[in-house]
Amino acid sequence: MHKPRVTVKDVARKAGVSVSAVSFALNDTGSIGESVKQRVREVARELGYRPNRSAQAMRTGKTWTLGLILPDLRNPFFPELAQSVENAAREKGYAVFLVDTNVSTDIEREAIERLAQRGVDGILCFPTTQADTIAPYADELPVVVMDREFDNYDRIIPDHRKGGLLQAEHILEQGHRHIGLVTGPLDIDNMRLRRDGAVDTLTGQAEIVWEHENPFSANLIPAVLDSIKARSVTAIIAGNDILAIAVIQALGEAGIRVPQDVSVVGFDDIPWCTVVSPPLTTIRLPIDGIGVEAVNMLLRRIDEPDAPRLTITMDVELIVRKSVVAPASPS
Amino acid sequence: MHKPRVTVKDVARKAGVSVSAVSFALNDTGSIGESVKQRVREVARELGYRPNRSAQAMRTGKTWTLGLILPDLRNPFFPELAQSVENAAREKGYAVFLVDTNVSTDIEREAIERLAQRGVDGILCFPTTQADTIAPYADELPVVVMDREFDNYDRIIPDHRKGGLLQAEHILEQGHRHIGLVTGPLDIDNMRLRRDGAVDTLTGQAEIVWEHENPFSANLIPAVLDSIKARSVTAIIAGNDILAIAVIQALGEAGIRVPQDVSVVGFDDIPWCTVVSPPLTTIRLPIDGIGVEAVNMLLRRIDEPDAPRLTITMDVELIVRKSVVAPASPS
DNA sequence: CTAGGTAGCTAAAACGTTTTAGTCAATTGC
DNA sequence: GCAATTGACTAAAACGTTTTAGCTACCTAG
Repeated sequence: MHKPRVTVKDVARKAGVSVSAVSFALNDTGSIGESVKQRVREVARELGYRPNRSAQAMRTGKTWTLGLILPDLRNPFFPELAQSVENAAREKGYAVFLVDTNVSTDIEREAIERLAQRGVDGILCFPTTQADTIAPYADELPVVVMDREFDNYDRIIPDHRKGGLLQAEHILEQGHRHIGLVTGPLDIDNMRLRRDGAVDTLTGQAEIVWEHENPFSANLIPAVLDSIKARSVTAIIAGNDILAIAVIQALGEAGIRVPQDVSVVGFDDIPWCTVVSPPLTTIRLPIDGIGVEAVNMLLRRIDEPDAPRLTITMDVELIVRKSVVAPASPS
Repeated sequence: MHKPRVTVKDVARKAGVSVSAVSFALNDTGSIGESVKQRVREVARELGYRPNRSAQAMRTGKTWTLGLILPDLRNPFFPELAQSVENAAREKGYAVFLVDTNVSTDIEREAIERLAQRGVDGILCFPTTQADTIAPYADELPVVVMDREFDNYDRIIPDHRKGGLLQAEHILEQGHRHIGLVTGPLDIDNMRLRRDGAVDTLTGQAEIVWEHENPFSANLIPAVLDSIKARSVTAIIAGNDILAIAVIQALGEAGIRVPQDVSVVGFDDIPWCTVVSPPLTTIRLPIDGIGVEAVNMLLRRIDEPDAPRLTITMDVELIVRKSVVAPASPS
C-alpha cells in the first residue's frame, strides 16, 4: 500500500524544466510559454500528478475548506440544510467539515476551536443555543451564523415573525376563534419570534384559551396533554412541526379527530409533514435557499474580510395541506 | 481581521529555547527536561499557540481527517449514519469531510479523487450504486465500504437476507398466505438479498400472488398500484420503509385499511416509521452501530495498512408495531 | 584521571508547494 | 548598431512543522 506520491519535482524532472515552471504552467500564473505549458500539463497527467493540498495550504494559507456546525442531524430539519451547504460549497471548490454537536454547547465550542486549528477558510454555524460560542474567533475567522440574531457576524435568518403571522392568519381565515398555543422554549430567538408573530395577529381577533411552553423533545409535557383533553379550543398553533405532530398523535390518542374536531398548524415544513396523517399544514422555510445563501455569504466574506456585516432575512410561506379546516360549529 | 498566527517560533523565542525543544515539549517526544517542558507549555498557553495542522500534515503525512461519502442525506436512513460516524471519528481526534453525492456515481467518483488529493487518512463510502468508484485508489488509501459486497475493501454489511427472512416469518406467523412483494431495484445487492430472504422463507408456506420491482423514488409504479387495488393479498412485504409507507398511503387512497384489510411490513426502521399511521412494523438496522463499527474498522486499517481484509455482518431485528396483524378471514 | 556514555539541548534538513528575485536571450526603439 | 525593454525561464527562499544529526556538559566506570 501507499506508493510514494508524485510531486511537482517528479513532473519537473520528467518534463525537463524547473519546479517553478511546473507551478506556473499548472496554475496559469507567472509567465510561461505555450509549448512548455502544454508539455508540463501532458506530463503531469501522464504521471497522475495531484498537488498536495496540505503543502499548498501551508504556503498560501488557504485550505479550500469550510466548517459546518449543526446541533443534531436527527432533527429532520438539518439533513437538507447540510446537503445544500455541501453541494453549494463543493461546486465552488470547497470541502466541508461536518460537525454534529449533539445539541451540546460544549462540543460546539470545542468544535470551533478545532476547526480554527485546522485552518478552515470559514465557518457556517447553526448554534445550538443562544450562547455565542464563536466569540473567541470572531475577528480571526469568517463566520456566517444561521437562525440567530448574533451581532458581529453575517447572519441569515428566516422571517419567523411573519411565519407566526401566517399561521395565525390562516387559522383566523378558517373561522377559528378559540386557539391553543404550544410553543418551543421561548429563550430561543426563533421560538419567541414565531410565538409573538402569532399572538400579535391573534390579539383582538380570537381568544388564546391556553398557551404552553414545551421543550424541544418529541414528548409533550402534561400541561399540554391536559389542555388538549379539555377540548376548549378548535385550533392549535405549534412552534414547529415536531411539536405539531406530537400534538396530532396526542389528539388521536384522546379520540379527538384532526382536522374535523381540532385543526393543527405546524412550522418548518420538515419532510415528515407529508407522511403524517393528516398531512400537516405548515410554514415552509426555504431550507435549501438558506444553505446556498449561507455559503454565498461566507465566500463573499472570505474574499472581502472587511466588507460591512450583512443580515439576510429569508421569506417564509404558508403550505396548505389537510390539518386545518373550518371549525365544525363556528364558535 | 486575520491577526498573524502564533507559531512555534514565537513560543520558542519567548521561552528562550529552540523550536525543536518546543516541539519535543508539546508532543512529549525526544528528550527534554521537566522544567523546560513545563515552561514551554506555559508559554504556549499564554500565547494561545495552536499548531498549524497543514504544516503538521505536510511534515508527517497524516491529516487526521476522514472522508464520508453518502448518496443522499434526504433519505432518512443517512442522517443518523452521518451523525454516528462524525461523533465516533471526532472522539478519536479525526475531522470528517462530508460528501453528499446526490445519488450520482459521477460525483461520487470525483469526490473520491478530491478527497484523495486532500490527503484524507481514509474514506468511508456508502456507494450510490454497484459501481466500484473507489478502485483507482484501492491500494493507495484505506477504505471501508458500507452495505456493498465489494471485494478489495473492508466492508460492513447488515444481514439483509436475514431481514427478509424475518419479514416473511412474521407475516407467516400471523397467518397470512397470500402475499404481495414490492422490492427495490434488484440490481442493488441489498435489495436482491432482502427479496431472496423473504421469498425463500415464503416458498412452500404461502403464495406470492404478485411481485413488483419499484425504483427508489417515493412514487409507486402503476403496476404496483393496480395490484394493490386488485385486493388479492392480505399482506405486503416492502423492500424498504419508504416503499412501505408509499404502499400504506396508496392503500389508504384506495379505501383499503391498514392493518385490518392488509398488513404491511417495511425494512430499515427509519424515523418515519413511528409518525406514519399505523406505525410501521419493520426490520431494524443497527445504523448507529454501523457508523461506529465502520469508523473502528477504518482506523484499524489506517494503523495496519496490511492487515487482512475484514467483512463485518451486522445483525438485524424485527420491530413489531401496528401495521401487521392477523388477516381478517384466514385465506 | 580518562574514556565512554548519556541527558538535554540546538542547528539544520526535510516535507511539497508558491512566489520572489534574478538570469539570459531575444526583441524593440531610436 | 546599441541601449533598453520584455518574455521565458531558473534558483532559491519561504510557509510551520517534525525529526535527524550533532554538540556540550556532566556523570560513571575502570
